[in-house]
Amino acid sequence: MSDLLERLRGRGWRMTAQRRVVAEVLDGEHVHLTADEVHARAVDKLPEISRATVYNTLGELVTLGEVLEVATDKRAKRYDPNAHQPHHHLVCARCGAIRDVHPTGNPLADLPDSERFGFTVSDVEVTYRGTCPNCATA
Amino acid sequence: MSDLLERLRGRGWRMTAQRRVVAEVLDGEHVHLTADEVHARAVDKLPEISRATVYNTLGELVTLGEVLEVATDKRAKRYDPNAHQPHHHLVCARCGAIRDVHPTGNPLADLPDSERFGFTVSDVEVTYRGTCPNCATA
DNA sequence: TCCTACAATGGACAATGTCTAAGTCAAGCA
DNA sequence: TGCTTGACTTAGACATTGTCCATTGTAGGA
Repeated sequence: MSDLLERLRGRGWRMTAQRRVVAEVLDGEHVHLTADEVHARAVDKLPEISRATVYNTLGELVTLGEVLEVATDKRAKRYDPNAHQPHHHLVCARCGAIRDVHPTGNPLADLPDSERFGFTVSDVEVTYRGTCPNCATA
Repeated sequence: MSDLLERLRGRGWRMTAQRRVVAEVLDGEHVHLTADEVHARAVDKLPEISRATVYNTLGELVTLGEVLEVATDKRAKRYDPNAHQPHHHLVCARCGAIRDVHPTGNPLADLPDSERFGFTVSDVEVTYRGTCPNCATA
């Protein structure tokens, strides 16, 4: 499962236990974790890892484009390891659960020039909101 | 300009100086302010207004559907007074500027049932990211 | 005008994220 | 293998954003 680690090494990353652990946590389960959750899981594997390191490492992974930052309206940013396949998100307004989804269509094409105000538009992010099955029955 | 105030009164809002000021701030400039910016502007008009009151009032306005919360990836939530006309956002990745935009198409229709995972989907939020003209030249 | 429930206050607290100075160690090299 | 060095990590202070609560104030009806 060291695709990610290989790529990072290839980019000149110095490989440390801490970085390996953070990468493993993200790579392990394809969930959308908050920085704090990543830290908690990292501590399980490497008790002395510090919060700052987790934040630093996540920031670097985002910069390198290996991981996406997702801003739902919850307090904390979440990190999405699935950065290489374009996709969007479906968020439960009740419990905050997130799923990756793949809508048809191309929203970028739906923004006419007249609505671009001179911006160079490079990216779209679509967030569907609703209620997940669990919360619907509760 | 007191459309908003009228509507609120109609809903049984108790009209206080503080609430009026917050409503005025939002109604005044159609920008996307952070809670803190709202507070700063409110203090200009009513120096003794407290932070908690601004947060409470914003929260109520959101609940009433008079104002939208916008979560870009910036640190703080922003508040969008333009809640009655559906629209989406174009955000400058550099400086954080936000513009309202009106794409064609209906992204809700672009999410097939097979991608809904049993969720009841009620809302879509599309965020375009790019570089604004100002930041492009800088 | 007086009452009362609702609203505002301010300050403590919580959650998330950032910074810094000092110590540590991965990796290249002899 | 054993240095050397600069990148990495650490702990904890600090910053920012948001929430809570007990107390005080007040809008609006009787």
